[in-house]
Amino acid sequence: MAEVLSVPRSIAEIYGLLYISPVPLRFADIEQRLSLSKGSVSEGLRFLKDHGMAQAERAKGSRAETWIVTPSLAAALADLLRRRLQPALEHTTGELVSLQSEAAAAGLPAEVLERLSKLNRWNARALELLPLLLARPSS
Amino acid sequence: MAEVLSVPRSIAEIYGLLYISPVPLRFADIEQRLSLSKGSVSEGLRFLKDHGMAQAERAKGSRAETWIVTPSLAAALADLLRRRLQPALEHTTGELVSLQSEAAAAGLPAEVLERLSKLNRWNARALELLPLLLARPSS
DNA sequence: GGCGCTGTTCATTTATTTTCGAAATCCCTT
DNA sequence: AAGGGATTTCGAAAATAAATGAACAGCGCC
Repeated sequence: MAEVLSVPRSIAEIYGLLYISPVPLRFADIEQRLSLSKGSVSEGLRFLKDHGMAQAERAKGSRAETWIVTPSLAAALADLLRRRLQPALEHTTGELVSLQSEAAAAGLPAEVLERLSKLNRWNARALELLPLLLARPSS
Repeated sequence: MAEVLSVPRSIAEIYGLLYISPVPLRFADIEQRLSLSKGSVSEGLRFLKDHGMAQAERAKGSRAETWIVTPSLAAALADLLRRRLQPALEHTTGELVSLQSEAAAAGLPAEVLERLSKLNRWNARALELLPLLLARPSS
């Protein structure tokens, strides 16, 4: 799954380790068991937290945090996908509109214009569909 | 879209050029208009052909081929996704089964075993769903 | 307030991926 | 079947992405 979504290996490993572990893990545990640098662990955990795939608890009596994975993997993956797709689609919408008028002004062949407007419809449709597609929660 | 699916830029450019073009393009046209090397064009076209995103016609009277995009982008993207996801899922299935028995034999905590079997169910379900999800054709 | 333990940032190093280009191959035409 | 363009192959170079590690910052406790 990580591979399909192009998530770096180290982040996938951290997720896997947390997933497998029966108890919450501390920062140092992760660093040690995966032989990763502090930097990688820190960035990896930040990524997982930002995408709702892991969460930290602060143990009382110590500054150290402990980490567990978030219950719903499905929700987390949906979030990841949405964050990647949505900005791209939104950006494209603007580009396409201006491209279309430029193309029309430049007197490009009708076929080109038609294809641009087809692309535009696709884009609008995808943008509408995305929330519906990814909103459906599941365990 | 290319970005989300991690398709190299040059391949995306070739696809875009073919998509926009009102007429079929020759190998040399693509090379020239995108300032790509022969090698890149060759590999890019092979990729697009292999994934059903472009097709070549051989003009009579000359060895030169001309290229156009395949009508259905949706089908092509579905194919691309399926090819990436399916092998991964299938590979994982085997891994998970043996991991499960090893874990049981090693007397790992029940929680670990439970998570492994949960993963296994997910995996099987995804493998079932994939064809359905991607089979629905659309223009 | 200062000390020590935790975690973060970021410039550098390392690894991976992508592109190039020249040589080899293919196959149509003559 | 020889000639010659059209395409493919593949090792090397360039570009990009990821991991490291050392310097820095935050916080709780003495």
